[in-house]
Amino acid sequence: MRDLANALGIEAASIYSHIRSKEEILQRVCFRMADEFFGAIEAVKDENASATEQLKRAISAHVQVLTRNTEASAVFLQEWRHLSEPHHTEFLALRDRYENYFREIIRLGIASGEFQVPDEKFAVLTILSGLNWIHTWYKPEGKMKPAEIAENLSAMLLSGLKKNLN
Amino acid sequence: MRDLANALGIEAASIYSHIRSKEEILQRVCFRMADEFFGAIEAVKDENASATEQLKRAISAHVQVLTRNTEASAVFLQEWRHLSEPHHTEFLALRDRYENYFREIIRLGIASGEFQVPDEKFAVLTILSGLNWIHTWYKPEGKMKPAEIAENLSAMLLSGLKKNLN
DNA sequence: TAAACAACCTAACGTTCGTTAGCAAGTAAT
DNA sequence: ATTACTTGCTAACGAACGTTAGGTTGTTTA
Repeated sequence: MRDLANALGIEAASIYSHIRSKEEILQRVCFRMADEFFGAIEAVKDENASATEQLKRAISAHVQVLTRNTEASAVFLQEWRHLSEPHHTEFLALRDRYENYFREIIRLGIASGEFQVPDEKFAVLTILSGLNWIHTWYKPEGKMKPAEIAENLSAMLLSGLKKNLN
Repeated sequence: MRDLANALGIEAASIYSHIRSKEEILQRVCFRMADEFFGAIEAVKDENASATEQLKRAISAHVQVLTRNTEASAVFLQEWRHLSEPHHTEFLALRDRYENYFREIIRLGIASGEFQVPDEKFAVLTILSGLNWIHTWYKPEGKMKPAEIAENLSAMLLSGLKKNLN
C-alpha cells in the first residue's frame, strides 16, 4: 500500500478515501480483466465461421487483450488465487465459462472433421497456456506486434511444428 | 516461517538451526530443481536421434520432473523472481541454457526438414509454456499419468490441432 | 570423560504491513 | 450561503513478519 501510495504521490492512508481495502483492488482488477476477455471474445463470435476460423479469431482477441493490459493481465493470471470468498469461487466460475468458449470451438472442429485431438479439455488447457505465457515476455516496444504474435500462435497451435506437406 | 515451523512441528526460531535465512530456502529449491531439469534432459540426450524423437524425449523428461515435484516446480517456475543478486542473474543464465537445449532441437529439425516454424525462439517459448502449465492442474491421483501427458503434449505440439491426412 | 556440536526451546528485537481515527481544505449541490 | 461530499493530510493502532540472543538437552567426537 505504501508503495502504491508512493507511485500515486500521496500518503498510504489517503488511498482509503478511494477504496475499502487492498483486496478490493485485487477484485476490481480481476473482474475488470474478466470483462475485457469476455467482451473481446464475444465480439469476434461468429457461428457461421469454420472452427479453424473461429479459433484464429478467439486467439487473436485473447492476445489483443493480453498485450493491451500486460500488468493487469499478470494480476488476472496469477493473483486471483488470493481472492477471498465468495469472489474466489465466482472468479473460477467465470474462468470455466471462458474456457468453455474454446472448448466449444474445439468440439465443433472435431465434429466437422477439421480437428483431431487427443483430449478435448487437455487441448484447451494447452492452447490457453500458450496464450497466457505471453505476458511474461511481451514488450510493447519489441519487434513482434500483437497481430503477428496471434498469427504465429495460431499457426503453431493449429499445425504444430511438423513441416506441412500441403 | 511460522507456518513452515508449524508444519514441521517445531518453533519458528528453531528453523534457523538449519538454514541461514528464508531466502536460502528459495535458493535451494530453485537451484535443486534446475539440477533436476538439467539431469533429466541430459539423460535423454541422443545426438543420433531425429529432431522429432529428441523433442519427444525432452518433453517427456521435462514432464516427468514437473509431475514428480509439483510443489517445488511451482516455486521454480514462479518464485525465482524474488531471488536476490547474484542468484537472480545466475538463475536466468541457467534458464537460458535450458531453453537452448530445446532451441537446438528446433534448429536441428528445421535443418533436417522435419520442422517448419514461424520463429525459432517463439516456438521454444510456446512449447515450454505448454509444459510449464501442467503444475497448475496436475494431480498425481488424476486419471492422466505423466507418460500420457507427455505423449499428448508431444502430439499437440508436433502436429497441432489439425486433422492429419496421412 | 571432556569437549564439541546439533537440534530444539523461550523471549524478544525491530520492521513492515494493512488499516483506522480525526482533521483540513477544496468543490459541488440545495 | 449552508451543507455535504471528495480528497487529501498526520498520527497511530495492532498484527504479522523475518530474525537474533541465549539457554537446555542429548548425541558425537577427541
